[in-house]
Amino acid sequence: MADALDTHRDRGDVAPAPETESTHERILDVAERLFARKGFAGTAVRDIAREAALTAPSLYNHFDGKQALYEAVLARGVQPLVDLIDAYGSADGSADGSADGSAEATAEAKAAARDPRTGDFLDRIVDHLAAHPDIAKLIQHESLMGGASLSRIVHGWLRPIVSAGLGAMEKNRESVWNEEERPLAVAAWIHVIVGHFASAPLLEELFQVDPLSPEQLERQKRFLRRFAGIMMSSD
Amino acid sequence: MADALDTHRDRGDVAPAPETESTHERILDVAERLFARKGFAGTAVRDIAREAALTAPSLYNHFDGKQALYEAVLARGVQPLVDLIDAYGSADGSADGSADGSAEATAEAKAAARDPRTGDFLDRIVDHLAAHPDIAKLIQHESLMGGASLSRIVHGWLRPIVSAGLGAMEKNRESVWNEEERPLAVAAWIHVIVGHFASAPLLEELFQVDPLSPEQLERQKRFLRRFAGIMMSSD
Amino acid sequence: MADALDTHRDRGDVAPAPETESTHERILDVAERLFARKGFAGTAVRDIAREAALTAPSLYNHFDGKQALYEAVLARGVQPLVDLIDAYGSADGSADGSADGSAEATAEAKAAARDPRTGDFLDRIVDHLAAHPDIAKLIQHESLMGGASLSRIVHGWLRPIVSAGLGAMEKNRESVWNEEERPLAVAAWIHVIVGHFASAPLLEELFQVDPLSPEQLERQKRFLRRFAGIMMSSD
Amino acid sequence: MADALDTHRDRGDVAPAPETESTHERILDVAERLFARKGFAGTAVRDIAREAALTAPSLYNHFDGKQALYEAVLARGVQPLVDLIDAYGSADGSADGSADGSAEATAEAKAAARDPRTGDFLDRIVDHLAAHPDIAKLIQHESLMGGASLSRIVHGWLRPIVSAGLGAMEKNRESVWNEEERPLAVAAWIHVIVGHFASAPLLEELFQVDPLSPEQLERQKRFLRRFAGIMMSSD
DNA sequence: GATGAATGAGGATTCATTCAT
DNA sequence: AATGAATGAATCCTCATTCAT
Repeated sequence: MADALDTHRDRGDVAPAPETESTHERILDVAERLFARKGFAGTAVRDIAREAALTAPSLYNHFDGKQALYEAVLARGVQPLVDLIDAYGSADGSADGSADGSAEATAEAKAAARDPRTGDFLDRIVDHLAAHPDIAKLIQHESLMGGASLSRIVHGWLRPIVSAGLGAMEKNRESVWNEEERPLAVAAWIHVIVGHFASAPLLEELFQVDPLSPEQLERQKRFLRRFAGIMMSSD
Repeated sequence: MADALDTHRDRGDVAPAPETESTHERILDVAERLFARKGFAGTAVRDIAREAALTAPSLYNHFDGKQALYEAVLARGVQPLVDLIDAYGSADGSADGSADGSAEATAEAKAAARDPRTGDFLDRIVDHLAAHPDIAKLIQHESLMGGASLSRIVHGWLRPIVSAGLGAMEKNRESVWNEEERPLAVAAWIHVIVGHFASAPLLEELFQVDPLSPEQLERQKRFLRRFAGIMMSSD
Repeated sequence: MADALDTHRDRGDVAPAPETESTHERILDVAERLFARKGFAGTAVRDIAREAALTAPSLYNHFDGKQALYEAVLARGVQPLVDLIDAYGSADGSADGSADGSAEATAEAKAAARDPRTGDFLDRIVDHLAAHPDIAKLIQHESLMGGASLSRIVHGWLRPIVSAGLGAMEKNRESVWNEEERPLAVAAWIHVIVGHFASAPLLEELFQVDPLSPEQLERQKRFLRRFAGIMMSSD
Repeated sequence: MADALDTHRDRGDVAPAPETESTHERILDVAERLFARKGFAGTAVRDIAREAALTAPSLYNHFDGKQALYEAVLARGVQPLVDLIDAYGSADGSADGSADGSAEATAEAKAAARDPRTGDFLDRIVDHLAAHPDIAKLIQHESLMGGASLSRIVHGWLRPIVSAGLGAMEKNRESVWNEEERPLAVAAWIHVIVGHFASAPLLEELFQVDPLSPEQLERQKRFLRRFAGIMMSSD
């Protein structure tokens, strides 16, 4: 996934400094927004360029094409999530691509489940998605279509989280969920977390409230904490 | 929504009879699959035509264009869900478009919540989505982008269900969810139901199991019944 | 090579009937002319389309792209030459792709060399190139760049002729050319035949006479007959 | 032609000294190779720049554009040939652009024909083309397309040679070629000399031998000497 | 109902070139 | 002398749609 990041060169990354934002970063911002809204096929390179205040050919000085730009957007959005995983799972290889069966929790995952930091961990993920709601949409787009990028997302980010979640459930002998239900419970959990951001237009239409407004985000965070409790608690 | 339905003619709808399937229906089937996979913009009319064994111009003998075809696909997929609502909510106007506030449950909804048929009701919705997993994807696409079709889906189908769900929660004074959490709980519920089908590629990559296989669908139905219980029960 | 021919469908081929010329054929004619003049890279699809009296997209209803069109042009131009070979080499396999060494003449080639029809044979080749001077240019373009098409030209058309030529020389024990010179003599012969048509602009500039005018073509045919005599005769 | 030469600066020309090769010369070398292979239109300035280890804009510090670079390449390649002419035809104006009819040999040309140095003269031309096989290809490209550069090549270099050749034939009353054949014989001669280098890819495909290898070049030189003898000798 | 041919609009991308640094 | 960024023009090609047959 790291390779997908540096489509052209390193990004400063440390101090975004919005007003001095580099063209490179500006393109990524615009592309993230448009790809999230209209999907890959529905987004015209020229539109990205226009909103980034340059012409389409100029964009090719920064990215090697539409696909490369898309992947750079995805990488930039997902990388922090991967980093979160790495930060918590330091010194263990739980994030590797080894095909651990769905119901099998690795030792590291079990450890993570017992880890009191798990709460913070989830909070940060939600915070990141809240701060970058468009990447939830990007993930949804990928989830709908399947593809190489989805594979990277799953292996780099979701699988470790899932392992942790499954581990936490398995350790808890009085969990509400039996063995066959646990993966579905984890999946449900993912749907709820991602769905709030990805399906924002639907929720807005449904409840006539902007789900991404600060108040609603606060509510959702409170809700998710309780929801997590219910999902993982014993009966 | 009715107008979106009869793009050209009545649908047989009752007995698909695959071998005698009309060209009209065949086009809808192919279009549903492709629109679900690649979205509206990512699907070429010519591809739909080819997979339906005709040429693109011929397709225009059956539908008035790409947009009309898309809406016909959406209508055909969503209509049975609307019908389900109508069947349960007969003789009352709970399915109309009146903007009842999100936290306000109509009297009818309360009644529906108490209705022991509610369990069957949910089962049938899940059954329909299971039988037509592509329409879950279509709904997700709409949810991501917003738009007129989404509006119709929300008002014609989701809102009545949501009203019923909210009503059920409200009636239950010991519900786990307080007033501000209830809409979010309902939303979570939607995410879980739709997500299982819409994000099938992600789940398959994650758990290495086809979420749409008969066994997995059965599991999911069992899971959803328990999940519904938890979500709506008292603490 | 045959596969390169039917880029889309069979060509009537028998009666060109210039005034009733099909669009397909008209495109090929224009493309042949432009590709010959400016090469593949220097020719714009839009220019071909314009001169064929349609728009560029329409051209794609007849050919699968610029490359396919180019190959169709080449195939149409070279095929008659291959057919000539086949007609003379009927019932023998001298035209196959077997890698006979440069100095080795097959039995068939020797026979062909003795064949009094060889003179006619050459005449017809010259006649064809005279009638379609552009394909000589196309062959030159290919000769300059190398590539898959060149390979087909060489194996389908040139090699059999070369084998025949080498055979004729080898049979003639008093040939002016010794064994090491023979391939070069054959090559020279090719250069002279093709060059007259391919380098027409140069010759015109040089001699202030149009090499493709009827009189000049007649002269060239007389010259080539004498040239062939000299090249293949004994000292 | 002189104007085309000094596109920017003098050329060292005498001792290429590959390791100390100037950027200017390095660009010319790369451009010569690429233009020869893919023609003017098929060669991208950026590709030339890349292979010369700089960026496209930097190239503009050395040449005034693609066209100017092309002409500089052509000039550098053809100039030595012109110089050869000048050296042999010193003090006469046979190289001027006056349109002497094709069959008319100037007095100077006659003189040149009798000149015993003519053999050396041809040898040097072949040597130059052998040393710079790419310029034969460039000449071929020009011959195919016609154009201003071709005109310069013809008038500056070919015409004098041709005049000499025609003169030699005319003087020789027993020449194999009658008056109408002589220009064609000269043309044939040009095709043979240039063709060996320009059509190298074709010859390689045909004979499975690299025509530019030292041994093959030696053979070709021996062959050309005999060929010249035959072409210009009496019967 | 079906289709081949045609097309305007638009899509991604390449290219030669300029310019500030 | 070199380059990163920018761009207008042009490239090949796709797409949804129309229409005569």
